[in-house]
Amino acid sequence: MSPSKSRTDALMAGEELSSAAQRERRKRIVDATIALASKGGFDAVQMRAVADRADVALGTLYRYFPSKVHLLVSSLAVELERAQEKMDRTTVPGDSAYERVLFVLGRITRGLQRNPHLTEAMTRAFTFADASAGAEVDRVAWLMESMFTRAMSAEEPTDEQKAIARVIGDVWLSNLVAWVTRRATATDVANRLELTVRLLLK
Amino acid sequence: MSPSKSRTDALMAGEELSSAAQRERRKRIVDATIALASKGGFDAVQMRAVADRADVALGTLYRYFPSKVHLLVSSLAVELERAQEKMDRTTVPGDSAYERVLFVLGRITRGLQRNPHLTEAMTRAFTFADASAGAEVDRVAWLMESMFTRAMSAEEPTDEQKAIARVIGDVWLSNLVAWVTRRATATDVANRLELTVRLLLK
DNA sequence: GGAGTTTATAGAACGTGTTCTAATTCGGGC
DNA sequence: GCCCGAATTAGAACACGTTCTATAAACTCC
Repeated sequence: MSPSKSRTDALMAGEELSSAAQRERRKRIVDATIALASKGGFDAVQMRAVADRADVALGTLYRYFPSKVHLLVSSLAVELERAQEKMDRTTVPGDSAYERVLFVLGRITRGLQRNPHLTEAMTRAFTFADASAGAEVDRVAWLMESMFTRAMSAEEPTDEQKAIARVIGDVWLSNLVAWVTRRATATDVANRLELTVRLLLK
Repeated sequence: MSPSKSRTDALMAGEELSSAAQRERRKRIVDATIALASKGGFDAVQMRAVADRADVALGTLYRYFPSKVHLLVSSLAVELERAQEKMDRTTVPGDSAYERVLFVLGRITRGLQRNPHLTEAMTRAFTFADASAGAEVDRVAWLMESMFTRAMSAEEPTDEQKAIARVIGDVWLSNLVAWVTRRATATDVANRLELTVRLLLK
């Protein structure tokens, strides 16, 4: 292996990018990924196309993200962070955990459904990820979980709340995938999520 | 497209295979798939390797299963059917839905965990499936759902029971994937399933 | 500001899923 | 038995993810 392995890992994590130029490159890559995914979904995110659009060489793309799955899951994390920030700037209505979670869920779901191709690309990458992308997948899973625990209560979540959040996350993702693959309509998804949250929180 | 399209679809569905030779071929293909998957997981299920081992030409393989994902999801359906049959031949212990579902869940989960590579191959194919494999995916989803509704009660399941079964299925799959990608241990999986079923059925 | 190291580039090369082609074999109706 | 369309075969060909190579540019430390 190359002696710069640990350095590369830092690049992948998106933290401590040595130079501004590198942060810049990384951003261009993620932007290109999101643009291509928005236009044509998973299949349209072709590594050569991403590299072209981000104006980096193919080899450079691979230095920043060791595979297509890493790239897409990292981009998903970026998107979820954005959504979370936006959510943080609003006050979530509802006076029970049930109502608040449902509000958050509905909002994010509708947000994703506004961009079906992007959603398709990201969810497929996420669920297809193998062990090598474990860190990135864990990060996204954590973002999802904390999104729901925050909606449940302002306090530090209990273990039970975390478990509930995880279950909701699982169901959410699975329904998103069903919608993306046209096995469920948006209405189906909304109904099933409502039912699930009711079973768990009411 | 070829004029034999509808005939091919019938082949894919695995029903009404015109000749015994064709049923035989199809079985060889599925067997080869399962053998290769058991040995080396998703990556080891290479279409040329499957064709070789099943003693059919590559083109024939594609005539029976239009993609690697179709092939693996169909094989998963075959495996689940076997598991279901086996389950039908035992009486499920437990005098509450909670206990019986947990029993079934534990048993299938342990069964799958005994063959990690096969499980990896099938779950990854299942979650990666795109719209074109919708029928196969629905079939597997239905098998999973009915596996759990049967454990819940001997009667025709209510809508609520079906919904619960679906949630359990979602959580089950997601945990299986986490286990397969080494983001969760077998114990984690067992605990989370227990907790989920408790939240839903107790 | 130069030597040495790391990073980036262009592009070839490789592996595997998928498609295509041409030739052969099979199965059912005459 | 013979003909015809469908099924099968062997293998080439193609697409895209990934890896590799050679060269150039950028950074680091003196």
